[in-house]
Parts: sequence; C-alpha cells; structure tokens
Amino acid sequence: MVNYNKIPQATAKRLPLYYRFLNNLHIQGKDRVSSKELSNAMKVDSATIRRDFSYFGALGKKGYGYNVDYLLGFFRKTLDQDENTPVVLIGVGNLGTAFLNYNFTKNNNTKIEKAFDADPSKVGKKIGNIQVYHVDELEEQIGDIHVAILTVPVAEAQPMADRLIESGVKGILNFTPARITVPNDVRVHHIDLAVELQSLVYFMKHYPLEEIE
Amino acid sequence: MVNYNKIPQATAKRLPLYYRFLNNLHIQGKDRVSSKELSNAMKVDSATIRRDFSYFGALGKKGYGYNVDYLLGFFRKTLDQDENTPVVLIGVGNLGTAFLNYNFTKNNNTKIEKAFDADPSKVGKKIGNIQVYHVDELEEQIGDIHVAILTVPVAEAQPMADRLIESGVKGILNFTPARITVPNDVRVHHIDLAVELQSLVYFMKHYPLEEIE
DNA sequence: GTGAATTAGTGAATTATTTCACGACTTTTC
DNA sequence: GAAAAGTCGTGAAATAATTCACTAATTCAC
Repeated sequence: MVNYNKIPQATAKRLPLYYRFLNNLHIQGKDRVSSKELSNAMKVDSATIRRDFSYFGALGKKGYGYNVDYLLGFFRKTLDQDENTPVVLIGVGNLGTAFLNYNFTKNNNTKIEKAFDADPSKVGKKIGNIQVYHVDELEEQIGDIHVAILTVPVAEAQPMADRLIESGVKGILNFTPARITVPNDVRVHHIDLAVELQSLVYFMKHYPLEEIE
Repeated sequence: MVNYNKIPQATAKRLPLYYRFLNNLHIQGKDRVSSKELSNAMKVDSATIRRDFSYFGALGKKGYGYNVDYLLGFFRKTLDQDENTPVVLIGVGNLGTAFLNYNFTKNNNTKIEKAFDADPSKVGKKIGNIQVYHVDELEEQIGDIHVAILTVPVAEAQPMADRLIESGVKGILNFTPARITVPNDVRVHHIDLAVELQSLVYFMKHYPLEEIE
C-alpha cells in the first residue's frame, strides 16, 4: 500500500496537475501516454514524472508507457475525486466573484457551497448559483465545511481566519497579502497575486534564459 | 557587488514578500526588526531569512537586527521598485476584472497599462481606470510592454501566448489551466486556481500537522 | 563600565528534489 | 520470429534548499 507520508511534498503539489491532464487525455480518447509526452505537455522533466508516479507503485509498462484510464482511475482514488469537498468563500469582491463563477466542480473534487460578505447589497444574491450570506451568519451556516477561500480585504484576513478556525475550518486558501497565524493543525496556502507578478518581473530580469515554473 | 546568478530561486521568490513586509513596518514607523520577528510574521524560518539576506551582503548588525529603512531601501533598488514595469492584461472576465480593480501600483512596481478582450461589449470601457481594447488591436497597442497577465479561456491560452510573444512579450503570468509552450527566452509563471484548491485539500488530508509553504 | 542578553552571519550538516543513465522488459517493424 | 525501437523504474549522483549551532559583535540594564 502507498505510504502517503513518504510522498515528497513537491510531488504532492504536482498531483492535481497530473490528474487534470490525464483527464483531458481521457476526454480526447487517448488510451496510452508516455512520460515523455506528459513531460512535453506539462513542462515537467520526464524522469521527475516517472519518479512521481513510482511513489504510488509501478503504474506503467516498459516499452509501452502508461494506460491513461488506469492511471486516471488510480489518481481519482488517490486524490479522492469521488467525494466532493465542500468549501466556503469569504469575501465576494472581484476576486471572490471570479471564484463563484468558476466552475470548480468540473474536473475537480471541490465545490463552493456558500459565500459570505459583509456588504448588505450582496447578501441574499446568488452568484454562479451560490448563495451569498451575511458574514454574521457564518457560524450558523458553515456546518461541516472545513475548507475556506479567503478573498477579503487584508485588514479582515486575520480576524476572519480566527473566526473560521473557531468554526472548525482546517484549511484556508488565502488570497490576501496578510500572512495569517494559525494553530498547527490548520493548513494555509498563500497565493499573493502582487507577489506573483513582482516575482515574474524579477525572474525575467535576473534569470532570463532558464525555464523555471 | 551582488551576483544575481548566485541567488537561489527559492530566495528570489521570497524577495517580494520581504519587500512588502518591510514596507508595512516602515509605514508603521518601526525602525528596527530582527530575523526572529520577521520569521514570526512571515512564517519563514529565521535562519532562512538571515541566509536569504546574506546573499546580498551583510545588511544587519549583530545584537541589533536590521534597520528597516536601510533594508527597505536596499530591496527597493534590488527589486527595481523605482522604475515601473508596464503590464498588459488579456481577458477581461471575472478574474481579469479583479486584476484591473486591484491596485497593483501601490506597494508594487508593476502597472497594468492596457487590457484586451474579444467581447465588443467590453471594448471601449474603462475598468479600474484601465482602458479595454479589442484583442484585434493588440499588436498595434502593445508598444513596448513585455509582461502580460493571461486570464482568457483555456482554449485561447496558447494562440494568445503565441501572439503576445510575437509582439515582444517576455514574461507571462498564466492563470489558465493550459501549460503553454514558449521559446526559452520567455518566462511563464503558472497559477492554476483549481490546482491550488485541490492541492490544499490533498495536503490537509495527508500532511495534517506540518506547516508548509 | 560591566555583565547579561540579543542577534547577525555562516560553516557544516541535513534534508529535499531533480536529474542522469542504464538494465529490463514490451512493442513495433519487417 | 528476430532485431530495433521505445519506455518504465530506479540506484546513484548531482543539485538545491533548509536548518543547526556556534562565533563574534552589539546592545541593554543597571
């Protein structure tokens, strides 16, 4: 059996990418694929791909490559694609709205179930078929949801994170520039759009010729 | 003098984060800070912070820490905060609109100068004070801009990237799920929101107690 | 001024990740 | 059915990044 604690984090971060790509191949009706093809398409070294897959056992066949459906089925189980993970979204601004209109459930095992905002003019609406509640109702509405997308103004980030954690949230995708502080059983991934843009510009200037990611 | 080729990429990715944080300290009127304080606030090990800074020379003082203004000034120069990098945005959907309304120039050396979309109902408008042009005008309007934010539908990603590169773009911040193919003097950073969310969920399940990223 | 406390900078160790390169096996070609 | 081509899986090497742990310098408290 696969020991998930032995899977390098770098590998784990690539799994959703692999999954989606395999899903596309499946939809295209392709039934086999080699690590080299995957490498060209996903810009990940082919040895890295083979190594990544190998943590889960021998999934391919020498001289042949990988069977798309088999691999896809395997990742589906591994990434728990069969059970949907419910998510709440806090902060229905521009970015929040973009998420609500983004159809995550397709190709994905996550679904935004409820959205919250402090602005009364947004409360009660449905955006992308998701109901918007007032943040005051957070505690009573959150139910058994343990994942939150945080797209609030930066000043709200920490207080809102505290409330979310108090309500049982264990994972936060934080789009605010604030580096929030959480207990160590709560996982936070930061995505800072300004930092990403600035980082791109810096890399363009100083590492002009290599391919990085 | 600092040899930029010797700066680890992992360090380079943290620089914009450092910069912003120092800027906040500066605004708060703080004039000194230790690697330990920075560590607590930014969730980066203090030894890592000291190591990162040390690539740029001895910026601190033993027993004292770092002088906020000095460090900030140093990073300002290093990250070229003084000259603004112009950026174009392609695809004025929900996510694109979020970017246009996001005030990057504050705390940042980048500025979205022009936006493009194929939808005639969006062309001619101003969003977040940025003019929206029709994509057909891309080549004549792009001028000397070398950085693009790509927030178009996935099917448009590669063709649009090709056009951008043809027009002289050297850096693309790609928010589509497509892994675009580019010549090796063009830098692409991918940010895949669905992958990020899925990755968070995966890490929550399999690495419940450690702090990552 | 003196001793205690603080803190940067860094050599060395450790840990993590990627990549090379090759044996073993499969498929394809003719 | 034999030879050629393709491809995985992986040991080992290489590279990258983090962290430990200590020295030397400085500040702080009194």
